[in-house]
Amino acid sequence: MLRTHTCGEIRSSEIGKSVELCGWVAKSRDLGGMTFIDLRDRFGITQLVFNTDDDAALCERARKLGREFVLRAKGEVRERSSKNSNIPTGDIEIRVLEFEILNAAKTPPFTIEDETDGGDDLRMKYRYLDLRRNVVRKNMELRHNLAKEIRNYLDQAGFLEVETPVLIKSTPEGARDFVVPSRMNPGEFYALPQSPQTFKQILMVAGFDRYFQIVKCFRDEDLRADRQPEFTQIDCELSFVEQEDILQIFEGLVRQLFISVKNISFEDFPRMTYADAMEFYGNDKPDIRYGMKICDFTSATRNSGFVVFDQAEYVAGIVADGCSEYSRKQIDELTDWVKRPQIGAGGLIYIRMNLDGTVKSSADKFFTEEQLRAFCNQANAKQGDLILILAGAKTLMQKALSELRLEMGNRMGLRPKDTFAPLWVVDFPLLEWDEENKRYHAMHHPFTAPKPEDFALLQNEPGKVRANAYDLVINGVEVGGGSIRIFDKSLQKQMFTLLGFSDEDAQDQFGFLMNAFEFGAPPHGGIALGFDRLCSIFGGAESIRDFIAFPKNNSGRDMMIDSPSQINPAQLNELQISIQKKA
RNA sequence: GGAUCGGUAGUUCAGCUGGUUAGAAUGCCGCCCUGUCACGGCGGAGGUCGCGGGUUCGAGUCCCGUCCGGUCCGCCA
Repeated sequence: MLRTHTCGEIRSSEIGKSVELCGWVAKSRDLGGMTFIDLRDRFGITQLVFNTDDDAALCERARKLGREFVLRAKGEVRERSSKNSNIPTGDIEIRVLEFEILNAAKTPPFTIEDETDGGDDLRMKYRYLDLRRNVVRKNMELRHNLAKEIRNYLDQAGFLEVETPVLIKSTPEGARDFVVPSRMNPGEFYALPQSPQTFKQILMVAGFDRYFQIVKCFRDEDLRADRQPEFTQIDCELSFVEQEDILQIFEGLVRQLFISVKNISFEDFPRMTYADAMEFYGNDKPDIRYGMKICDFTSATRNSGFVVFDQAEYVAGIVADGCSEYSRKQIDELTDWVKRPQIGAGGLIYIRMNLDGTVKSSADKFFTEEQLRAFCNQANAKQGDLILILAGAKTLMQKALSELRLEMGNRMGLRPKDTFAPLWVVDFPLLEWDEENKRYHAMHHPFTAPKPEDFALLQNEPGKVRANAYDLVINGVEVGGGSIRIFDKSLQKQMFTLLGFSDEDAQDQFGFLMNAFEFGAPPHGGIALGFDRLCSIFGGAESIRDFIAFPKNNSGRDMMIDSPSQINPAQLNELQISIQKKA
């Protein structure tokens, strides 16, 4: 060992001892006659001190050390004459007797500090320097701790961790696949898994009973702050269970994580049907840290003579508590906000419940004061509140109100990052109508079982069939989702037909699964939790990038290694692949 | 595929309605400084204003195109 201690562990009990430390020069303070150096490693910072009175030559060498030089220093632990209560090692310092530079370093392009001056792209290009920063390193430690707790919990609950293959088979359903050419099978391709879905179901047929895996999944779709092309799921599947069992077990897991990692305990997680979530939050992943539910004014505003309302399929609003004092400028700004193409509302109508008891609305002309008060009553608005109303096509306005609700929540400080509100959303529809392709899509995936009580609707009203599918939502983030699966070959076949698969296509793509179902498939179901998102929620961040050691940027590029990149012609040739020039 | 914001010193940014030598902070280099921990003081170096074209007597600033980055919509079973 090149060291006797790490830079984070020496306390005043070690005073007088001789120690050896290794680390990076975080900072040096040269006072002329003496020089202080903050030596940093993953575990902390220890102050090294050099004094011309002790050893002028050594001190002279020390003052020439640059930031991020790698040092090995030998010295004596001393009590500081002026202590620093901000760091755990602040009571002591090392009087250095000798040191060696293990490696010199160029000046880093940004400061290695909690509040760095580096922009995102620089931080990504020099990720190894970024990872030296406390904040990022702590995120990785959080990730480690969560993974450890998850393995522990699931192990205790009888789950077996099994690895499934990464080189699998492309399927057209769902997201685009990343594809890998096969040299030994020219013209043929593997696909990287979007999830180990079919394998985990087959593990149930194999009798493994309870499976889990913390596993990379891949989707070739456009990125977001909370979406990466490769991401990690906590993938789970259980046999001989019903929906309720799965909700209980994974509620238990999340509850355990909150207790052990954040010391927060929860009562039973609330549950909400998909239909209610859409009706009251305009969204299938509501943030229930605050109320501000959507209030439907459609029937109440019919035949008012106000064209905007009368012609709208849907008129609804939210109540912003205590916002009646919003200025004209603020309202105008909100109006512009909802009219942006990303939100797509035509405009914004308001009703103020003024503190002096009067009511004022931008639709005063069309409604009596009595009517306006009736709206306020319906929405449970009180004096001092502001009602914001949108009108238009129902699905579009639900989405717009959902966005407006989140925006108001942010502006009103109702979404503090150290408050957590988990929620189960249940009873998702089995299918979703795809207007573009004029066919149904599986809302969750094609292996999801319909609710038995809705079987009768499958033939004639498939759009109304509900599934035994559920999402776990925390603070408005979809953290995970799962379902009870189909385990009967004929029902699975019927499902593929409903989704527009020919028998041949279904057999070609999923024959192995349906074949497996003929050999004694147990009833089963499962769930997958997005591990990166879970980490970001626990870490109180919106973006998952700082919880991934080496993330990709918005365009799917790794800025550090500069991938993806071209491959050389010999490689292409070996794969029998030619690149078409863009027209 | 679309919307939108940004690209000026190593870095983070300022630079107004176009106008003479493009600024600040921090970092870097040098000198001074014996208890600092955001050390302090003095001095210095450092920029083809992303790239290409255009308008103009004159462009960091206006216009068009393009590249790069951020956020969002579509997409993400």
